[in-house]
Amino acid sequence: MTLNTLVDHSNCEDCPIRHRAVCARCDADELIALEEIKYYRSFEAGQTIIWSGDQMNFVGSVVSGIATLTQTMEDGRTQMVGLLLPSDFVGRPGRDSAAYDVVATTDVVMCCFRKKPFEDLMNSTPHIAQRLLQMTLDELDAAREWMLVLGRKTAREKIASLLSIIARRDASVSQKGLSGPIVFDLPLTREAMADYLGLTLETVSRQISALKKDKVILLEGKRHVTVPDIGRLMEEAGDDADGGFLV
Amino acid sequence: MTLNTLVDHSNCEDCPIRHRAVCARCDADELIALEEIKYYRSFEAGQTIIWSGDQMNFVGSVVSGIATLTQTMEDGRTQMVGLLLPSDFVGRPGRDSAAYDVVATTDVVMCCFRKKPFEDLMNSTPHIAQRLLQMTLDELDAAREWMLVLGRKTAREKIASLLSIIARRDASVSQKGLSGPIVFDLPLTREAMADYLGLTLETVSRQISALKKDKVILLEGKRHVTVPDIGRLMEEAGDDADGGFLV
DNA sequence: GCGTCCACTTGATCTCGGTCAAGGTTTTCT
DNA sequence: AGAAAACCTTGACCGAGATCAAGTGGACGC
Repeated sequence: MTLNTLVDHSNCEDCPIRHRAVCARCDADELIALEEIKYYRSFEAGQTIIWSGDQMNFVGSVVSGIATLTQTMEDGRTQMVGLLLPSDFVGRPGRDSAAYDVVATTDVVMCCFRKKPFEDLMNSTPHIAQRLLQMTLDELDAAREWMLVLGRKTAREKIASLLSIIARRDASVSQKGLSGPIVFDLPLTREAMADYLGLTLETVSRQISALKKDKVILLEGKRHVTVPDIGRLMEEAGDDADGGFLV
Repeated sequence: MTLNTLVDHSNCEDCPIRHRAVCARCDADELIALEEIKYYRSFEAGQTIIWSGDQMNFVGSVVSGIATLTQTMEDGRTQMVGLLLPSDFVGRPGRDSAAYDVVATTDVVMCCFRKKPFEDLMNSTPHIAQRLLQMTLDELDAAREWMLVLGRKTAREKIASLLSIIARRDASVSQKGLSGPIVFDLPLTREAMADYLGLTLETVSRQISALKKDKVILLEGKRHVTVPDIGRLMEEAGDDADGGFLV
């Protein structure tokens, strides 16, 4: 999903995570050029990194922590439209103002590039534009997959979809594969999950309890999840057990 | 929204509509290069242009007619994830198989480019990749705006959102501006609207009737719509009357 | 002209998820 | 340690929208 796991780093061992998102092939010159214009920023959990509508004078990628993209209506209804995990890219070359709030869910460190030099670099380095195009297309696919979740799935399917995405993302990061049980900690509160899924936090809580009762997931405490059978979870999500391996 | 109206053609008078989507600045060489690898395809209303999962050996843009991108679950639930109007781009450089069904809603003519030559051209012509990046970012914004519609808006607000998008798109095409009444024909059946909005066709019908009763829209027949006051319609959509002028 | 089909409308009823409310548990602060 | 604040769970009730069903109206073929 928005989790940008499709980026292929197979021939990318030397590439520091902070550049993965924008380095196409670990080309030394590009890395050096990026290195020269980068700087770091830290944010505390709960802090808003960028307000919707604000001037945005940098782009960058998440080094550590989790941030969310959210849209808010005047009456306070909010919808999360993206989840940013380490290596995900934030920002929009060619546009000045932010379209959504970016909020740090945990403590976050970002590796930033001032927008103007980054755009110059992009213009002189075709790899980078092509890289960003691929990443953006991936995010577009993820957003559209999420439209199906929001528009047509039941509450239970929505929760199962979210858990399945986090579980698979987690399994791929920890290199454990999808055959055994997957264990992870939920990076989101019930309320944040609700905002992502277009539900209320009560419904999220009830459906998590139901999945637990039905042994689709195991819960220790409130956040520590074990998925004994990812196939079962994906069935619950209404996904074809094969289709989702793209993500 | 997915309607790719943000493309700036202000300095683009000579640019045939079939190339608008991919020509960055009407650069003559690019146009000629594109001209050499293009071909046309026609589709009848109702025909599926591309099946999800199929090999996709071309990219292209819509010349005339309307097509939709839809995702379908095994049990038949469907969600439209994009609406393709003339000049919109279809396809995914760098990926082989289609992620969704593309269906012709009306008769459609597409201007296609075989994928390989197009990718070669893109690699040798930085403008094109940058152009596509901008377009894709616009579509991503549109998809995310639609996530708010799907996740958080009521049925009435959803209908108003869709009508408001079509009305504004239409007003911008016909150059009439947003001050007077806007008149247009709905390009979608009630069922297609339902698929776009995550509703049933009965609910769509009821809410259209309600908006008509409340004089937010006028209806002649089933498809011919007059919007006397676009501001009023946007209020009904839950949009800030200013925010949406981006689209 | 008449039946058929398709897109649409409207009504009656049901249900999933929202809302309101109360209580529990964990973390944080003093 | 004790108080306060987050965060989470569970219950009772309600309502928006889904579902099921019947009917309308226009387009088209025969």
